[in-house]
Amino acid sequence: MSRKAAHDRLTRFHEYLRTSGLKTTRQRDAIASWFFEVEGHHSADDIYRQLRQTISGVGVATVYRTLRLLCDAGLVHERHFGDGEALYENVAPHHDHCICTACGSIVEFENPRIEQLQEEVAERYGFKLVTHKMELYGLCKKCGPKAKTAT
Amino acid sequence: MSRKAAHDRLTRFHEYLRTSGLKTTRQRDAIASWFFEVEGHHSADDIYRQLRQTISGVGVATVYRTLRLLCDAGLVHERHFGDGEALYENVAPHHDHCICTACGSIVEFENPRIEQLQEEVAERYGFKLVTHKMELYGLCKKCGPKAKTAT
DNA sequence: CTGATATTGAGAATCAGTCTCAAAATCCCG
DNA sequence: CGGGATTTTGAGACTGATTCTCAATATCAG
Repeated sequence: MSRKAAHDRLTRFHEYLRTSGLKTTRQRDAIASWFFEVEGHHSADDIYRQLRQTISGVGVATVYRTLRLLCDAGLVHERHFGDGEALYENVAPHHDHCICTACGSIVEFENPRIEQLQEEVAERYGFKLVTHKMELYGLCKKCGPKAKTAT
Repeated sequence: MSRKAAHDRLTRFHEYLRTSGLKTTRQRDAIASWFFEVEGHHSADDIYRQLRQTISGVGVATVYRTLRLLCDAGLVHERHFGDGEALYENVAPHHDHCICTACGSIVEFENPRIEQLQEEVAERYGFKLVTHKMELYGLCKKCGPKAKTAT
């Protein structure tokens, strides 16, 4: 993400905090700023470990609390792939994920035709569709060939 | 599921155990039988609490271990909706889920056209698609109308 | 600047799930 | 039908991720 976009997000975060009667703090800024600068998916622990070096003694609790705020502010998304820890990503135009079960690499994609069909399915069951999650699991370009050696 | 089908599954489970050099036990039978009789999605804890009354003192560990075996035997599927505990369901022809975010009700569906498009997407990124997960979140027929009163 | 209020970090607590291990059950073999 | 080697069991300890608690600290409106 560009510096400009990151800065805009930080401003939006500040606005969110202010309008919610919350305070801007050194820690919240550090976490938000760091997050807005990086790409991809990161766990709370990634952030915790990174920032422990930058700011002296950020607590895990604060990382989780801030991540929650960022989600509430609509700037970050929490994702649960598989059954492990949650991963967070900067909110971007809607997209789904293709996940390599061998190396864990993640490719984002979006497909309007699928979304259209999802709407139709939901309607068929009388559901008012709010959001969806679609994950394709398989072997990526690199891991597919290698997999031949297994079992 | 019909008694007949449940019985067939139990037989298949026994076969799986035997061919894997594992033993048939009172607990495994109870868990498997119970599971084959019910419909829908159940957590390990549901099963644990149910069976603690039936068999004297089943341990959680055994429930999890048996559930794992049932998955390995290809008779049960483990699902992770949202971020909570895992839910298990009897294996049935492939399908995806529509989940009501208000009441938690789950509707199963399947849509070959979407699956086809998923294949295309995976191919586009050089992924060898193995499996996928698609969940539509929204408000079901019952909860949609009620939701007007909120916020 | 100051006080009311929000926030922090450390560590305890929680929750789902796994591991350990001694006691108990299973079942292959004669 | 017995062993007896092998597997399984349950209780409880343990794990990893996340949340809670609370006294000390930081923020910011006035």
